[in-house]
Amino acid sequence: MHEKEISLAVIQRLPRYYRYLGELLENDVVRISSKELSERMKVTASQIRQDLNNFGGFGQQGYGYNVEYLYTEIGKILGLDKCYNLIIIGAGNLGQALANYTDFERRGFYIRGIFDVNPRLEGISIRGTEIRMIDELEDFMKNNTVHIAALTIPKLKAPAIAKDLVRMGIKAIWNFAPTDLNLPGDVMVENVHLAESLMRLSYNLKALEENNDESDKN
Amino acid sequence: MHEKEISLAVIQRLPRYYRYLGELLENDVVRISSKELSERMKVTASQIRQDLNNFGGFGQQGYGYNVEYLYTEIGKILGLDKCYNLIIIGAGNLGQALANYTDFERRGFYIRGIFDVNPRLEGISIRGTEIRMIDELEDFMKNNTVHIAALTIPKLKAPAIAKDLVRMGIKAIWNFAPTDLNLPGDVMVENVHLAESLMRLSYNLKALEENNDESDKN
DNA sequence: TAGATTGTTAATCGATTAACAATC
DNA sequence: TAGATTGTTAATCGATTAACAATC
Repeated sequence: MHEKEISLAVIQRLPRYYRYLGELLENDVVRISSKELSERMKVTASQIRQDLNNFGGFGQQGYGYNVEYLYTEIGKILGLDKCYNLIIIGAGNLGQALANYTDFERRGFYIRGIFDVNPRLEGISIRGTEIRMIDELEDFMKNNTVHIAALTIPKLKAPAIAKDLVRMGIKAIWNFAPTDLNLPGDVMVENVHLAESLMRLSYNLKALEENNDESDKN
Repeated sequence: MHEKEISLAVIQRLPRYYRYLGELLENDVVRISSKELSERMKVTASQIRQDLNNFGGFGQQGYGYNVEYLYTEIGKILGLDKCYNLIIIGAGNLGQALANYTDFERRGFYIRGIFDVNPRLEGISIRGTEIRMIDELEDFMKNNTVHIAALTIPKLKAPAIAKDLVRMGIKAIWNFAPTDLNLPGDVMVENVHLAESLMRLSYNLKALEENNDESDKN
């Protein structure tokens, strides 16, 4: 019984609304209109109202939106009213950086385990969580509820580990490996492809330079 | 003298084409049709042909695309035929992880400097690049060509540093700070907002669970 | 030549923007 | 009540898909 399907574009934007509302809240702003928010966020007021109305009417005519209420509601939509147990597969630089990042906990994402194949890393503690060997993963998954697995491992190892994780029951993978994971439809994958992000930047930089060259000619 | 403007959606997809073609090349695949590529990438053949034809006709009727040629051409479009000098602002966990990541160099992105405010980090070397104090940044920028600055600093510090960097002439910022940078139009910003990425994952995980609950009822 | 597959135009679909009646 | 601003419908715009003539 699907209600009207929410488009990917809307979901992509939700966290940004959440961030802006969080900042308004920190600055003790009580209410905001779609028009004012649109000016801050550089999007159209129409888009804001359309996006929000996918999930319900959070505003009030003549008043606008109550910042705290809207912040809380978007938080609920994003699932941030719950807590999530995370494991990190791959205790290299990036895996360790994620493990050290305290901001995730503030949002309810708790790192419960870090795994690697490198025996030299065994037992090293990162913010109270010690690195385990990957062969302990299956036991760990049996004895703990794990909601999300972050994959910070080389691309060639990622597909096989992802498959294992799915077999062990994981339903959400935060994939930092520069490869696509072809997993069953009931497993959510969120990719963070840093190399691709950097390529987009170099594309834009190149486009910028070419524009400059052209206007130089004029 | 703008040619037809390339849409953002197309640019977003280009690095993924590049990645798939790179893998085909590694596997010694010589040619590929849009149809076969579309099956691997799970997009339509039509979209692939439309996307590529924004930049020119790289294929041949009856044959398809030569993998090596197309790979090279997309590389050029993305600006990967050039080398870029990068600096990292913020030598925390994430900054150090980026500095340690060797894959960027393979693509022509060279890390030339790492800066931080923390005097304890001064002089520590990461893969041959030693951490400098941020007050040396201006001199460094005068004496070196820097194409890209990666910002791995707290969100409250990011806007001011970004403004400084722009003043010093930077034209491309790879922003990992969880905030928007409002910079002049001739400065390219590519955002990597990890917290937002994680929220999208929790949204999807929640949506998945709700779907399951509903089908349980039936 | 016949078959295959592109490049490209036309049709469809979906997302964004505009407009405005409802209503606080 | 009058003014402001939402929620929502309608209009527009752009992106995706389909179709096919061109051509290797």
